[in-house]
Amino acid sequence: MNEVFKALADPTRRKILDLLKERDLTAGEIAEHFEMSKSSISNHLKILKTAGLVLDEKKGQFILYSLNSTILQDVIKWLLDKKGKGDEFHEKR
Amino acid sequence: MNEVFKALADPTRRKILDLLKERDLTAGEIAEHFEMSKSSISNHLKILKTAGLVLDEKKGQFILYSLNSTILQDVIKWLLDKKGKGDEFHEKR
DNA sequence: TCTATATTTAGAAAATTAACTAAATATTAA
DNA sequence: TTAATATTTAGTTAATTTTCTAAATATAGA
Repeated sequence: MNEVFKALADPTRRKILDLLKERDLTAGEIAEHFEMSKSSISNHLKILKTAGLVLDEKKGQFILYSLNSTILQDVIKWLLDKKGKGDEFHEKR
Repeated sequence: MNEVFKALADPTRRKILDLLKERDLTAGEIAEHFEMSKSSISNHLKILKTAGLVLDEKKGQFILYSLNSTILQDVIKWLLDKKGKGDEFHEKR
């Protein structure tokens, strides 16, 4: 869980999650959204991947990244637990 | 929002939130739970306070800290937004 | 095979963060 | 007012993180 919170602590990485929310993207497409070297973005992607927040899939010469909402849900659970009685939100299905 | 995620990225600070979930505590009581100098804990409390995650109230010679669940809810909202269509969870009241 | 493209890895520099000790501030009680 | 307790602030050091450039790896197409 520590790796997940560390991963979420950087604004570039949170923006990457924002982008992946809309649709799956290759590493290069993600890098196009930032004024930063591709290797820096690659490093951020590695951190997100290690934390389990994104998944990668090789597509020919590209690598396609996607969100892993399972882990996001774990973070939500942690936060809901802190919030107190834990009954202000509940799962729909 | 960046300050909030940064604040959550440290395990000591997350444990402080855990403690405050149970009941309000003075700075000294919080420090007793850690093998770390009081000034280090004081610094962590300042970071949590700046992020809005905790509130402090002067009680005589003590300072009582409490959780601010409003901010936790903001984080939950951010995460729910990332999760996708945003309909897997909803607010109860 | 050769070349171009996509991405990651390695290594180093710069910036940020977390910890400590010592000193400062504020409150209570003698 | 003096002494004791609670907490924070200041200044420093060590560790971690972010970024860069250059080099390495892998794939696709001529």
